[in-house]
Amino acid sequence: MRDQILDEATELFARQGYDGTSLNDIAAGVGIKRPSLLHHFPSKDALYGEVFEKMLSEWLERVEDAIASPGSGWERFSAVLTSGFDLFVDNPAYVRLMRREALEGGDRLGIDLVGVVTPLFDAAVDWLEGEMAAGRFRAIDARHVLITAYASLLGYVSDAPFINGLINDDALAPAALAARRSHVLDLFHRALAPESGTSAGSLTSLGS
Amino acid sequence: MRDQILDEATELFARQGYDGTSLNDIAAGVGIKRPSLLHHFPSKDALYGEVFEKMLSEWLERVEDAIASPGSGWERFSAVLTSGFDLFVDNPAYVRLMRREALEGGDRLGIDLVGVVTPLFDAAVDWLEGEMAAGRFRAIDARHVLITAYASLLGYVSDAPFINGLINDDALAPAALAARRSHVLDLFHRALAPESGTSAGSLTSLGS
DNA sequence: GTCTATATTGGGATAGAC
DNA sequence: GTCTATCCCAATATAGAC
Repeated sequence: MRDQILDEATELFARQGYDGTSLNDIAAGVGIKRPSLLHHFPSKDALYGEVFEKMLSEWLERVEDAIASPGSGWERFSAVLTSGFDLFVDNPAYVRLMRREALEGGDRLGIDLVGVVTPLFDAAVDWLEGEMAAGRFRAIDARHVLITAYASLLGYVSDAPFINGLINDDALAPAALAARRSHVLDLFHRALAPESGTSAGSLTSLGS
Repeated sequence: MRDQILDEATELFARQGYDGTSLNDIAAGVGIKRPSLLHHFPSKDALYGEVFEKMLSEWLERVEDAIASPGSGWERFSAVLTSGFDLFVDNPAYVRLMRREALEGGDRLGIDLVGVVTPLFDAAVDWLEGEMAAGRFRAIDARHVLITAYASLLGYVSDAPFINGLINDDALAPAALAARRSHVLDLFHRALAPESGTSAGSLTSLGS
């Protein structure tokens, strides 16, 4: 029951936001009444907190798997980018929850979203700069590359309801997702390719 | 007074969302009580509707100015991109309001956000594809290019509170904004550059 | 674990005085 | 135009029966 409640709450908080979701909505979604729900969680805040912590821990687990992948240069960058995109696509509710938190600065209810993400971000920056120094990537602002990657992939999923209208198609359908993935990979492939003439660090082909 | 209320409402709806903002908050922000506010606007929905329509009309005006700019190829693309970014930066509250609407699909309160944006989007797609056919841009999925540009620029501004924490700096400070602009321009400059060897359509330098 | 009943708060909206 | 007073309703939360 606890897990059912957590799942329903995740879905509704993601779709309607914290203030737009009542405990009645969540309780009704799992077929119980509000007081029964409050038997499992002491308050709405506490429920939201658990939803968010569960999301963070599941994501961190997958991210750590992804960055543990071997390789260097473009091979590794594209693998991590693909894993990140798959992570988003597999959890659209999480993506929208995350987007809502980012909009509010990520310090809701004492959850330090920035504190959790910053170490990963800094490690990625260090790695990128190391690859640039080794000549495998062109010299380019690593922080902005990562922010662009984050925005391009997360934004596509979080705003899918809106993008559906723009492209007059289901943005989260398999074919559309594949197109998106290869587009973003192609973009960064070009952005990171060393200037032509540099022999040591030419990038391999796109792969997928 | 009406304008004061609209400004305050824009700011609070952008920061806290529709459900997270009470008429008390807005009224207090302009120094009156709730019933006085309801003398100017018949309901909360109506107030939000006016906020949103005002935003749309101001944006459309500036966008139409921007796309009226002359030139072709990279010269025009970069000019429009820069104008779009400036538009976002000048109106961070609008950006966050827009992002919230996109999250919910853009069909709140009968406002057809998709219907307003689609013609502009389609026109931009047509133009890009024409430039590709003319050899001034590389052949690349025009829709995805535009979605990436939208996400890269809008996401940077809408998630500024979060990005502040990541880069440990003010993401909306002039220097950071200049860095962001040149990064994104550089990215698209490379993405759109025709394959080397094509003589007719080489891109000019970055400009700014 | 789930429920009914209830306390309490806060928000949207209206009536009517000034 | 602004206010006080009031109505109505929805929401969080608690008490206590089963």
